[in-house]
Amino acid sequence: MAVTLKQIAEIAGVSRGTVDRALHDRGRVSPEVAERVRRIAEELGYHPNAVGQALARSRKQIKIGIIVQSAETPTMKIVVEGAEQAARALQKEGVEVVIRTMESVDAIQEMLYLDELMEMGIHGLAITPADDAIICEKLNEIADQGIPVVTFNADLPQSRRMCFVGQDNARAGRTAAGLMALMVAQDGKVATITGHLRNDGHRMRCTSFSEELRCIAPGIMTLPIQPCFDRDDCAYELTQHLLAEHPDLAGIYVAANGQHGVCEALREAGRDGKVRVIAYDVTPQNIDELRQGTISILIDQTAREQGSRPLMLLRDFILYGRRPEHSFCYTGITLKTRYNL
Amino acid sequence: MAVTLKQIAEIAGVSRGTVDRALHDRGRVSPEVAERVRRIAEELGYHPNAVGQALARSRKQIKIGIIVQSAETPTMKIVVEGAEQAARALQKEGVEVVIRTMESVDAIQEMLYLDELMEMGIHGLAITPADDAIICEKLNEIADQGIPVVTFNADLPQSRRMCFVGQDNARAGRTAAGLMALMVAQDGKVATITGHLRNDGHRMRCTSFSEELRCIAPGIMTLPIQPCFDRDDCAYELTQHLLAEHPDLAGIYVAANGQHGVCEALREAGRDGKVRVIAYDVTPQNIDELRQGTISILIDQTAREQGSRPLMLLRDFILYGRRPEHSFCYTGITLKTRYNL
DNA sequence: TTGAAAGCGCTAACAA
DNA sequence: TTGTTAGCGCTTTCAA
Repeated sequence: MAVTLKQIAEIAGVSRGTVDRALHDRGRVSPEVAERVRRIAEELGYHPNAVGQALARSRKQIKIGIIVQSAETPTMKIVVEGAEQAARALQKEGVEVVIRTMESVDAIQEMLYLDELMEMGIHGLAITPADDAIICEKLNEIADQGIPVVTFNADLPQSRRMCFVGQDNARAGRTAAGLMALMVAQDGKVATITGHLRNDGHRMRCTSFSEELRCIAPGIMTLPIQPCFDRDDCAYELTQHLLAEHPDLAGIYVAANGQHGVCEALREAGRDGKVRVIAYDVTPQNIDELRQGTISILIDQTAREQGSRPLMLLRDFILYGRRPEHSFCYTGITLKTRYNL
Repeated sequence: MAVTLKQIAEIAGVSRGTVDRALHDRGRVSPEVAERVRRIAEELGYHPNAVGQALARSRKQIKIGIIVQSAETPTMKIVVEGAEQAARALQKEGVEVVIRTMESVDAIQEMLYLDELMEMGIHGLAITPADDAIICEKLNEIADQGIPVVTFNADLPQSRRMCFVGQDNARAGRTAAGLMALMVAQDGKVATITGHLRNDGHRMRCTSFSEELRCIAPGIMTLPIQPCFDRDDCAYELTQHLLAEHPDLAGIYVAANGQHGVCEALREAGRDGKVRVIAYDVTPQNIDELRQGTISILIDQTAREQGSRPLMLLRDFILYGRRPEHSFCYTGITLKTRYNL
């Protein structure tokens, strides 16, 4: 049996309450007693029993708020699902989760939601922040009130958030480069289509991809990066032009959305399955493309985890006082073919 | 706040003990009362609070035994690590885990350990079973005493084990085929090196690989499957011969151990990085090969999970009465390149 | 067949 | 500064 508070209390000749206060620095304990208790706990190898802690703390009803942007996109839908799933699990632990979703990326709307949640008296906040100074300001204000803030999917690194949960885009880009190098000939041509040139995540994925590819396969010719603004119609046209100009195109790296336009153009040209396509995220439509063989490999950002993890981190902090080890909590980079979905 | 036993008891006008007995079919409750209680619980959407359950049950000290074969191999070492990690976590919940490892695959030794563990009074058993009738017999005997048995890494499907935790080798083989088809030209030559021809897992990985490859890339020429008995020296020679006979060899699928012999031969012939190599499991040495670029892609069977998951499943069953949904619990098929380790 | 009560390990309000 | 106590939700023993 593991060591308990009670045992320590008996050995130290004090009450359990005192031990609890001493070990958790809750004050109201004389330094000498605190020191003695801590020493005994150390010697006995005491670890608080998480189940007991959880049960005791379940008394106070805690509330966590979560705000999700662009919730209608396929990927963010999965993020929301992950959040809902976590919310159900947390409910059984007595933690209430309030979800607010918005269709667009709108700092004003987001501010309104932030105010609403704060008024509801949340004990923690998870958010996909708009890249805007007023949001950053607001998050700092919230953090300063002692309410932990976790950003996810998108980050605001200069804010006083507790941590960020999301993908390491640079690493994802390099991973894509490694795969592309494995799949196309050493003198092949590879095109890159991205979403927005000034989106931080998209840019990171593209530059890392290009740099790494140049480094490991200098013979491969990389065509200029082209943005499709996350639109399939635009990506479709871009791909048509690419195929016309470069009939020997060997691979396409789609760093953001637009992959379906790319696939459509490839099919029309009868080049699907020939041109290697690397795209992002396991969404229902992407799964179809994978099954058809038009997309070769998907890099997944484990969207579900991006929805659930922030809530769990907040719960751990609020309920158990556990602070995340790093301020960046990168979710895995998972590779999917049609065979290991 | 979620519905509690107490609330149901109040509404039903009975005690908490009675509600508990009624809802969990522990007997000693009149049918009418039981029925009424169940109805109320149903209406209120009652879900037992897992934290409360765990705390209450933590009173009885439970013990789980785990037996690991071939524990010295790189992969099984990771499995053992996973088990040890889980054991530490379980210890904090008051669950004791007894680990027994053996170097070889030895049914007699395994029997001895089984007897030892049974005498220690274990409440659950996890085991990598030797493929032997007496082990099967013994496991059935244990299962019939009401002690749940989980096989992992290797299975004994005809036994009355509760479930198996491990990789879906057929799927892994198909995944490898899909990747190989993406990496080598449509008229390339691919070789398969396996461990033992009569090892169930190895065979499954190979046949699925060949079948799938023939199906999706009929132009690819597959050379006959050759066993290396999991030995690097043997695999080294096989590879040398392969390279001599087929200077244009495009890919090698290594379905079991021996990959380092393969890599060595490739390096000597200056074909490393040219010939695509798919191998199994994220072990330290494999990571090196991946980094060097000699192995192209690793298929991981998430060995760590194979060590921890069985213990968690047993804990869930013993402590919470949760039975696994399926009798096969496949761990993921994870793809690793040097970039997403 | 049922109820009462103790107890799992911990927290926190209150009293001293 | 310290101790006492109630209670989180559930299981289980003992009496009735």
